[in-house]
Amino acid sequence: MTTITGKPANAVTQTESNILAALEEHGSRMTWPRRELAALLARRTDSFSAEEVVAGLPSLGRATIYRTLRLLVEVGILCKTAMLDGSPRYSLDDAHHHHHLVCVACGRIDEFRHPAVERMLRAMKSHVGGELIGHRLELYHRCAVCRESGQGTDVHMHGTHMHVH
Amino acid sequence: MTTITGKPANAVTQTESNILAALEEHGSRMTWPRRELAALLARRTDSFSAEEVVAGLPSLGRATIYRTLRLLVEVGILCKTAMLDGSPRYSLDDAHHHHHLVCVACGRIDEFRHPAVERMLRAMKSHVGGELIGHRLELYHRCAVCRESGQGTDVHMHGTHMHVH
DNA sequence: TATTTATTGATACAAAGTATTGACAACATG
DNA sequence: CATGTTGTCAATACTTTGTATCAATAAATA
Repeated sequence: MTTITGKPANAVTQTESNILAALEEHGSRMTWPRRELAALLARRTDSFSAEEVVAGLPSLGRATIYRTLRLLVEVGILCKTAMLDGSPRYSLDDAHHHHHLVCVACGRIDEFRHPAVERMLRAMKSHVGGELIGHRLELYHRCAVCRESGQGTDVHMHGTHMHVH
Repeated sequence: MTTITGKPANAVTQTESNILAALEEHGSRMTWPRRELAALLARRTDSFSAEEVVAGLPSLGRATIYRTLRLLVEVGILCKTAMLDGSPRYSLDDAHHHHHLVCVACGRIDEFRHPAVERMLRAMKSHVGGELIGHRLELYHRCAVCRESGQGTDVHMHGTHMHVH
């Protein structure tokens, strides 16, 4: 978990055994496809699409990969986040309450927590009257790397489900 | 525009001529399909899916409806919001900066503004360093009607792109 | 080891669009 | 008013991101 400070935040990583432990704890069986997927995820630090995983593990069936990704979201190993155009991306989850900072140019996803967000959520909860069930908060920006290399200057905000500052 | 006060917020409505005027202003041609769509939208106060519109206007082509919905999002007449499972819904937009309060049971979408949200966004903007491009904020709840009628008690939060309170 | 039950892979299907294309309609110009 | 240009249309095929079904197989367990 990182806090936004102006410096680039760090992406979340996980070890293969952590991932498998989470599945075990959930009561899932330990199978070869799940080991394969855990090994692949442990090697990643960035965000990815489901189809990238499908392409990266050609010996596994499509359905298995989608099922297992969903399972890993359920047990808190993965986050599923929407890009600007609504297309989903997966990234490793640090299992604490957090929100996402998404680079619109390279797709990098960092997690963050910030008191201002928690204050806002508490305020909204009391205003809605205690019946608030959940929320979704994503901040979109161009990360330091993309800013320097000038990438993503052409990304437009209209015609998306987005609100522009 | 409404503010959350514990009382139900009001859904946004639009007149047919307002919708057509927005298209005109954008430089789009005035065609029969667009008039049809504008007339249908002016009759709605709730949220809807693209396929509902397709079913409601069988004389128009699918592609035309999708194109026109996208166009109406671009010109600020419609909002496209994601439900809990990520499926998109459209609702009329009041053209001011706002966020969405989504009922997970009936799909009702209300717009709101609140100082606590704006304060949070200002704080995050300065923390990210002025390079924040946009954001997405949606609050999910069960609306007063669904609470009374007991609908939506079975909605689960895990396995979605959601964060739970 | 035997049995039970979760899991897999193959395949078909579904939702929510996008891309392409030929026809046509709206507008501008001569 | 005739004509040309270009936006828009409907139909269709295709894409992406999955889910449903189901027979075969592999894990856990008794």
